[in-house]
Amino acid sequence: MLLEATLRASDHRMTRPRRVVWDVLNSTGRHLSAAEIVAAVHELDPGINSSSVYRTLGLFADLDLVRESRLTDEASTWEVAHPDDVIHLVCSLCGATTHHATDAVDALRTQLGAGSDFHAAGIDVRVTGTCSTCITRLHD
Amino acid sequence: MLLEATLRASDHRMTRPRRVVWDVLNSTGRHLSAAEIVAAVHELDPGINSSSVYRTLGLFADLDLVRESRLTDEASTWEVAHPDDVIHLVCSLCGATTHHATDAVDALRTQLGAGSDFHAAGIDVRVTGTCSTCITRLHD
DNA sequence: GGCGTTATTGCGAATCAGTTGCATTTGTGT
DNA sequence: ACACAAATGCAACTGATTCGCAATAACGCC
Repeated sequence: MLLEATLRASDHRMTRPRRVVWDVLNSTGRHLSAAEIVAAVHELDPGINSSSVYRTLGLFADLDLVRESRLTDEASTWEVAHPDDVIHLVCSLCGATTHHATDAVDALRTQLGAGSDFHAAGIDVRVTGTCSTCITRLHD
Repeated sequence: MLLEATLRASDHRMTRPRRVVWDVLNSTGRHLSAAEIVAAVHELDPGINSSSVYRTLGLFADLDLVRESRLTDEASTWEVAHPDDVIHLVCSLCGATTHHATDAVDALRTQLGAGSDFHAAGIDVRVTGTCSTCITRLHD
């Protein structure tokens, strides 16, 4: 009910496209590209237009329900919102994105609060490298 | 001469478009969008095609001469390469990007090296918030 | 539960950053 | 200077996202 509550609280309507997009995002838990989301949405309801999916993603982002990331060179990806201190590890070999919780983000936030004259709102950390699966695969 | 040396070392030629793009990037020091770079290049030499600018930026990125960042929702920006521990503070009000050196990145790198099974190559930190100028401006 | 209002949708056209194929030009080693 | 590959300029193309607008469907109200 998080979705409906958030929509109502911000004076928006609960519509079919919004419900379906929300279901798609929550059912995978992964990072999805807009194209993947559109495809999954069509699987559930081919009648939903891709413009509506884009509009819905934009709205969800405004409401902090989802998070848009530009993790790679390609198109951006979307996922259900999570705290800043969960950062992204992007494997440059297989493209997989995993989450990693760290206190380094909080440390940085504290540091910024004390030392600099910049007021930090959001911190986004992206680590590129090689995931364990690909490291293993390299030893063949 | 960093440019010519790097190009030669990687078996590439020193051409006019490459020199001009390099000059543009180095003369501002700021983050520039591809469109801004194209405009600045045209200022110096209207004969240089924008495809060449794009190709040049791609090459420079491959050679680690420049760094491409997707700091905002808009198109990506380019800047002369700098170490990972210099992070980006992006003001969401005025859009200005500033640099900030921190040891938090090294701390994170150490942490990842020890605790996780992910081999980190590059770490990219983007902080969104409000810059000092805009904070001051809000007190009017 | 119907009814009117108005947000939201579906549609197709438009936009826009970036890419590509190819003929022509230009560096570079000899 | 010459030859040959690399790089450029051009123009057409791509693919993701956005936009305007008429049609539709939530939601508040009676």
